[in-house]
Amino acid sequence: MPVITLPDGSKREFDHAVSVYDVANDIGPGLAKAALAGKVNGQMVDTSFVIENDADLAIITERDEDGLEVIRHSTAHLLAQAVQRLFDNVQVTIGPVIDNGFYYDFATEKPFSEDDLRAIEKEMEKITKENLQVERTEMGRDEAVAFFRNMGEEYKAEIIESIPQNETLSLYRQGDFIDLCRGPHVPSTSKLKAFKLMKVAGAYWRGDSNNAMLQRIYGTAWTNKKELKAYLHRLEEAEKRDHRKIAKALDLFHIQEEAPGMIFWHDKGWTIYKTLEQYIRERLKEHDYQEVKTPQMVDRSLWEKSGHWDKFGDDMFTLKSDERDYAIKPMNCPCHVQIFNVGLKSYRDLPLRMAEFGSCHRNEPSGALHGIMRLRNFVQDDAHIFCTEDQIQEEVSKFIEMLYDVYADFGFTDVIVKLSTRPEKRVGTDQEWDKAEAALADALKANNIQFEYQPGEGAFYGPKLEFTLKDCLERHWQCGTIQVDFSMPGRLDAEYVAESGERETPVMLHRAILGSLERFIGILIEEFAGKFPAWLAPTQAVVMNITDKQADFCQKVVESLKNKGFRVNSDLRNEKIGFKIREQTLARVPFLLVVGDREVENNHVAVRTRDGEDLGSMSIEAFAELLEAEVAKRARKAD
RNA sequence: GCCGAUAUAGCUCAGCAGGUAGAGCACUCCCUUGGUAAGGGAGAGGUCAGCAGUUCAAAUCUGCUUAUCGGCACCA
Repeated sequence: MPVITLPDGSKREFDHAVSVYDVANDIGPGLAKAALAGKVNGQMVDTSFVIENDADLAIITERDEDGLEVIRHSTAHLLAQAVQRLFDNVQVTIGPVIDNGFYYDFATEKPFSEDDLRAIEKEMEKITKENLQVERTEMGRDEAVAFFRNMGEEYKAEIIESIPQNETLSLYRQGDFIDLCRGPHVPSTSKLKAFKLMKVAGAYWRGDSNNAMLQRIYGTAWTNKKELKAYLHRLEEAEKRDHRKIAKALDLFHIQEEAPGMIFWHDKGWTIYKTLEQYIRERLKEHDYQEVKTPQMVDRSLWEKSGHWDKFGDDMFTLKSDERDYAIKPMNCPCHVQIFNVGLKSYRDLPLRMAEFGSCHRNEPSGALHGIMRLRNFVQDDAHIFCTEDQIQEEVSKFIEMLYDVYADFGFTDVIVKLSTRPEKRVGTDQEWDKAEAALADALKANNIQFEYQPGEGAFYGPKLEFTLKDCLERHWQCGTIQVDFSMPGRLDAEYVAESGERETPVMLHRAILGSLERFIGILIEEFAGKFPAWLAPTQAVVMNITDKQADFCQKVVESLKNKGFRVNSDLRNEKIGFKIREQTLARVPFLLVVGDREVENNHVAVRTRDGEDLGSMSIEAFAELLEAEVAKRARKAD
């Protein structure tokens, strides 16, 4: 007879097999009503699941993270049911849970419209009111294939066919709708109380662009209306931080039709860019990198030798001139090898670290372009480290330290790290791959960094680490990277004289910290919502007069701060001080210096921050010190 | 590249059962010299993304092209 152990350690004994619902009801009818699912010995199950033997049990309600997941999954089914009720000739495919919600892919001739979405939503509401019981049944694989094929659900049948034959499949039925699903699901459609369909999009069947394109409906689901509303509000707020909107508002850069995927940097944006570049340059010096500059376009033959012509030919911008074929460089590595190859290198020269702010052009697919995050022309803070195999781990470790130190200066602490390992098609021996993958993993472990593996996702020439940051809508963007390359040095004839006197081929590490300066600035804009720290702010302070009388003094203040190396402007317009404060605050200038008769008399400025904090009246020297200290902090978060 | 949506003044947007364009902000000029998030008045500004087509008539309807946005695929 089962003894049920609850999460608080208390035990309940039953003299017969009991369902999760029964146990919940035994604890209290309120809990039974709230129960969405159960967790039996760590396994998620339906409330109807029958426990026959002693077990640990947690009743899952909407208060549990797992409960929310069940709600989202069930809402995906609800969506599919509503679609099948409203539309003919639509096949269901898959509908998984994602961050904040779910999606469901449908095969249909006619795409869904915005109006369809609202109608589907209405039907979903209706189904929840019908309070349909959600029932689980089981079926053998072949039976299930026949079942769905008979219903005209070819995609479902295809999914089931790819499942091993001996497995028993679970199906969930709610009223007129039935779907293949692992579960668990909420016991009844009435448990789904707060959801919204967000958008429609195309998506390839099984994520393969050779397959048919399906119609994907994205939705969000929460435990109650208040949570839903809060989420929608968060989304709205996040959208205000969109780097494209802020860049326009702050006059940082623009893109226009004649140069898709390329940036026209305006003075203010370029100021940020230059500050970033200068900062990285200083860090490179500290870490013993050389800085070089290589040609923007190079003869076809070099790209053929490096292998890029073959692999990425279509994605390179090429041109013909004087009967020669050139490619505008899509990357800097082959050029760096050319520099390495000038003069004879010794093992004593290794590791040799060669950096370049390399402007690259890649003819990215039109659909891939995204604001300043994904461009056709971008500048990498690129570097290549030529070293021996034995030096890989130490170099990787040093790089990781450097990268985290740089990211900390920008206030980034939430970095997603992935290690991509050997793909099927690759160069190099298994021993080399073993060693390189281990070197990357060990370097991460030595630095105490959490990471996940991406098996088979490495480049053909070697494994790589990716350091990913998130934008305002939590989209992931790879920024930093370090990649081991067994291939290119050999292809391009790089060699050095080893201790033995023999010529050997060095290993090459490709690495970038920011990734592309453009993308990194995009991330920064969204991270700070345009309120750049004084270090990066295009204008660090603006001096404004109250009446014309103080104009000369303001000019003097600006002059003196500029001489100290600060980026300072004046606002001497014939406007009220309140108006100027408002405008400069909206322009996100960190410090607003107000000058009236009182300040002129004392040789002071009245300092106010863009957040409305009054720092009081102070001498120009005192303000300069304050600003200096603020700049020195960069964007580091207080420890 | 694929699916869908969008493109009107410098910006944000309205106008769209076809009848030669409108608001707010910004801009220019005038008044105002005002102490910490919008002082008042006047004026100027658009071949409605481009190219075709339908029509007596197209910002509005249709097609194509380009770009952008949301996804998918891609990302050396």
